[in-house]
Amino acid sequence: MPTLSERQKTLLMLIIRDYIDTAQPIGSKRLAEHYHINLSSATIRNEMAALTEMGYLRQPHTSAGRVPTEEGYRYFVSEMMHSAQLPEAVQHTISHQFYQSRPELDQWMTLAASILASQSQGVSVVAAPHVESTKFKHVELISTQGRQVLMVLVMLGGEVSQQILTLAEPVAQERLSGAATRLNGLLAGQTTQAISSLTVRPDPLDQDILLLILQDMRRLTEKASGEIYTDGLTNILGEPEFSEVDGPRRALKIFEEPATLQDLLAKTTSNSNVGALQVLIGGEGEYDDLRQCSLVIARYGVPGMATGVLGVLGPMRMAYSRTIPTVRFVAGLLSDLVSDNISGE
Amino acid sequence: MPTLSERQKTLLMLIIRDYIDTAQPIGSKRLAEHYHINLSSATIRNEMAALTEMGYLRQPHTSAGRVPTEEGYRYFVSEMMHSAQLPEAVQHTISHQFYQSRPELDQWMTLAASILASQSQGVSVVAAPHVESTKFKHVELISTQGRQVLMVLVMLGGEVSQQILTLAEPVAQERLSGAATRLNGLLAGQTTQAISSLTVRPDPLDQDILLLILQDMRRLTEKASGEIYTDGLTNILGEPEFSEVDGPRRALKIFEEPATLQDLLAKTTSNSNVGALQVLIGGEGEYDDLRQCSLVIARYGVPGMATGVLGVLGPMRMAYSRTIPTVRFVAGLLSDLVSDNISGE
DNA sequence: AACTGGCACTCGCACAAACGGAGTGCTAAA
DNA sequence: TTTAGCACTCCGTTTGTGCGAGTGCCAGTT
Repeated sequence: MPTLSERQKTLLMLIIRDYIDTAQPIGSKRLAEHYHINLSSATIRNEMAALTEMGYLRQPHTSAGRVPTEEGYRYFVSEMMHSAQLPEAVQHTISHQFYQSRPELDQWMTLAASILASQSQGVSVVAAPHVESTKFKHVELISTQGRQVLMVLVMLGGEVSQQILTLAEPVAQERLSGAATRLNGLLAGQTTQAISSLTVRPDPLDQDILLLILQDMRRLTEKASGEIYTDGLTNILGEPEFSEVDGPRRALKIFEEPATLQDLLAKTTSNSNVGALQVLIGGEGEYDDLRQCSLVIARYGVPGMATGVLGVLGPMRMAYSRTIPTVRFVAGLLSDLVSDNISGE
Repeated sequence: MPTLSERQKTLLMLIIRDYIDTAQPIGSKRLAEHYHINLSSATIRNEMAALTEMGYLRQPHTSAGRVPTEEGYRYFVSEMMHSAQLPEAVQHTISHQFYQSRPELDQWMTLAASILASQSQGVSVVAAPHVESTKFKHVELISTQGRQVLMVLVMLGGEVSQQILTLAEPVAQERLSGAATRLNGLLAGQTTQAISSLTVRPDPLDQDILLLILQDMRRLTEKASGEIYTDGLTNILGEPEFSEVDGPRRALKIFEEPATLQDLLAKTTSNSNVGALQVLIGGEGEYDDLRQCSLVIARYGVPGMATGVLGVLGPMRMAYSRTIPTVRFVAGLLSDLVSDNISGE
């Protein structure tokens, strides 16, 4: 791609900013009048023609104003990426909300989703941190009825997994407690790998439970990502580009298929570092249902330990200058929270 | 309201059924031709005029066909309420899915929401059963880091509540375990009321924990309803009456405000019995955002023990003949599941 | 008395034609 | 290199027209 002159760059940025605001094709005259550039509309027209030639702009019809192409948005985003900053006041408000909430994961996730959605006016997605390596801390077995047993498994990081087991035959609570106590002693602090090579003797029940524990621990680490929290679904319904019926349906249906969504989140950020921020514009050719959308997405957490993904989906014409710093800031905040929680032990 | 002749009734039912199918105003001619009633269009016109006079039908414009009014829908629903039946095959499929799923509450809720949405082509809402009276079964205290302690509380019905406590000072795991053991012995099978009058001696910690347990148990029973599961949000976007931008937004935004939704569910079914089924048409004047919608809703569970609410939201022109029996059937199914789960002890 | 056929009338909707405006590209002059 | 001017394009809106579906009513039939 050819390089832009300073003037072209200014113009391009201006056009895109204006288009993001107004959702209307931008014409040369309007540009010359509205912003006090010392250029006539004719000159601007020439530059616009050049920018169109280079693929950054596009004309919906022969005689309409210009509209950014995906390429244009990419340029815009890469230019403003570093400069965009969230106002201090907003940062404080957000931090405050987090430190005031109850210190529980689902509270944080819900809050993060809510903040992202309201700040960006888009649809937010927050995937709970996915544990990459986990260590056993504690197991509890509680007989509920007949052959059913409630198993509560606590990991060192503080994750809790509960599951109802159905045993082959009823087992008394005392025997369950015994097994739990023995296993707790034996497994404390062990990784999945270490546990998988163990064999337990005294009671055959112990070995059964051990396998179930392993299975649960594997389930925790194998899932592509944690539970998904979402907010602001109705935000995009108001956007003018989604005034036709089908646009929003296609975009929103992604949120109804958790599998697809997790796949998307996993794929797009699997090779990116925590702290880095990705902007997917127009589905990047890969996701047809997102062709009209953009996705600002970041990985958060502690690499190698527990990381999650969060982001905002909106129309391609989204308020990047607001969304990008917000996503970055919230990701940082969640990283700190996750890190605090893990480092506790 | 005046009573309808047999012929008027037949006609009204036919018109509404047809309108539900086609979403088009129904004219006398079309009616006379399509269905083989032995009546001329003129006669039908007279009857239609009468039905319009009585408030069951409405003309969008002077010279368009007739469209049902809310009153019309109410009549329609009350007439077909008892007769509507879900095909046996569908019943079996649904039961099968439930008994094949993992026996856990959130699985059931998700499944119920999914089934309701797909069967009715509307938006489903399932509120997890709200425990009306609960008995203590087991508590577990696990120190996580510093002053933070994970408390896992298990109720007799099998509900589990976990919470992170922050104590005034760090407490060793042994002391926590001691407290847990003592409390388990003391509180087993007790109701909230019974527990609230107890005092515990040996370790002051015990009393602190006791209060936290109480608080948690109260929280469980005081919430208006359980967590809310939803599915099929995108279903109503396709409906022709929501082709304008604002309709679906207003309806869907209800789902973004859990508080409002819980309120709605609680209010509308608080005085209704389990097994009974309510149909709210056009928001019943109360809910402005639902003016274009209908809500088929039922309470399920075991009265006095644990009940929840589930329902389907759709356009006023919804497929009642499909939705009503489905809601009724799924409510019955969930009632059985809840009942099995509770009666276990 | 109830039903039907016929008729005049009313609108909404779809389609076409006309218009205005915003914007463009190009050229020639500063 | 920039600018002013001009001819042209094409969209969106408005206006006009005809069609069709539907209605209400009345007079005639069963």
